[in-house]
Amino acid sequence: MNETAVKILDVGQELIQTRGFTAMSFQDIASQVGIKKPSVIHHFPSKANLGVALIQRYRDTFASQLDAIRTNPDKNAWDALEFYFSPYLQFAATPEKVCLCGALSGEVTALPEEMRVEVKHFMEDHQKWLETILNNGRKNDELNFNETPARLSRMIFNTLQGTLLVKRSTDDMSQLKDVIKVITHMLK
Amino acid sequence: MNETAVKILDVGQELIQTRGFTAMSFQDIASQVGIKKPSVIHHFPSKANLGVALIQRYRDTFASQLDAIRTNPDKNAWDALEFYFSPYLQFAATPEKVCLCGALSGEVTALPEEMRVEVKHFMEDHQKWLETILNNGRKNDELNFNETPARLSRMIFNTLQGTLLVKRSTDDMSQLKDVIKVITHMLK
DNA sequence: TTAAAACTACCTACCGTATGGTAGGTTGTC
DNA sequence: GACAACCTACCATACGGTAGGTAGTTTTAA
Repeated sequence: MNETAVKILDVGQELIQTRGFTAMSFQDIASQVGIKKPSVIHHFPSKANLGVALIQRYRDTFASQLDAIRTNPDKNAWDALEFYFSPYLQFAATPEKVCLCGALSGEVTALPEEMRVEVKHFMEDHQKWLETILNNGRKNDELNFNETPARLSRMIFNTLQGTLLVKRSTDDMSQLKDVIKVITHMLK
Repeated sequence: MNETAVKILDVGQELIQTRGFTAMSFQDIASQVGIKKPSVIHHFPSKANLGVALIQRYRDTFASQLDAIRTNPDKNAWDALEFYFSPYLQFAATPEKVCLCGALSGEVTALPEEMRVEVKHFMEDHQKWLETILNNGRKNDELNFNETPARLSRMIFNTLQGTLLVKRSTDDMSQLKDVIKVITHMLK
């Protein structure tokens, strides 16, 4: 992958996370990268193509990081959770930015089919990963909770995504920290 | 308010909740109402104007219903919560539909300023209303929880909004029921 | 070794379509 | 005669995407 292509993905991702896929245009990307619109299309021949490339890169990044933690025998459930929460905490510093797939989920009906399946996979990956953490954590007596891991993991994931969504229009950045605190309490 | 104007609001709301504000056009509304585009604009002279009217109507509907419950001495905290959760449960029957203000929050940066303040007020209203329920419920020994009502109410609201967001791309409608069950457990 | 061929990254110019919105007219009703 | 609701026709702008060309680099083969 070429340097310009990477820059296009970076700018495109930032634009989707702040403004949304529909509201983002090839022209916007071109301006910020410093090239002309057709040059962007030269690298990614359609908006759907660009969108899919973006989500796949996002998924891959997460997947490799999460797997590294999960397979590391020195890390326990709390390490894994702390790692998992850290990107969400970072969003507290950028009021208008949300998770890429949260942003896309909000406009999923306006998305090309190829992108929808990618978004869906991202969601499922995350919920499964969290479920595994909860399951193992309880087996090892590190975590303590009553609900089934399946339900609880879905709820935690939804809560984090929802908090990103809501903090955007309330300008209340403390919610992220608070919510993670409450979740942490629920697992003790 | 004229019959056609109401129809325009109805169709517009449905379109925002399923496709989003940016992706919705005057033309879409006109087609579904059965009139021509300029006639829609005759009733609502700009998209921002239509958007504001929509949110205000949505807020008013909720506010009056919620206040009716809150001020009714025959209703306790669990009645209020059940009532509060009911619209969310209805969303389980419409896979692509989310709360109007959740939808708008997802594209808040692409929204005209007048609409942003309305969305913000909606969020604040809901969080405050929930907070009051939690507060009174605990005072009357109906509800039982450890967190502060402010924090917990924000978390519950975010969780519900997040679940709407996520169910959209996962096609897993059972999440809404599950999440509400977990929340209910947290308050016992 | 070197020149033709192929490829890459980028450009200008353009096209069809859709958008929000305007101008101005028609019809029917208080 | 004023007004409301609706219409046709239009406008400027922005969009995703295409056509076709240029300059520079890389590959290939005599």
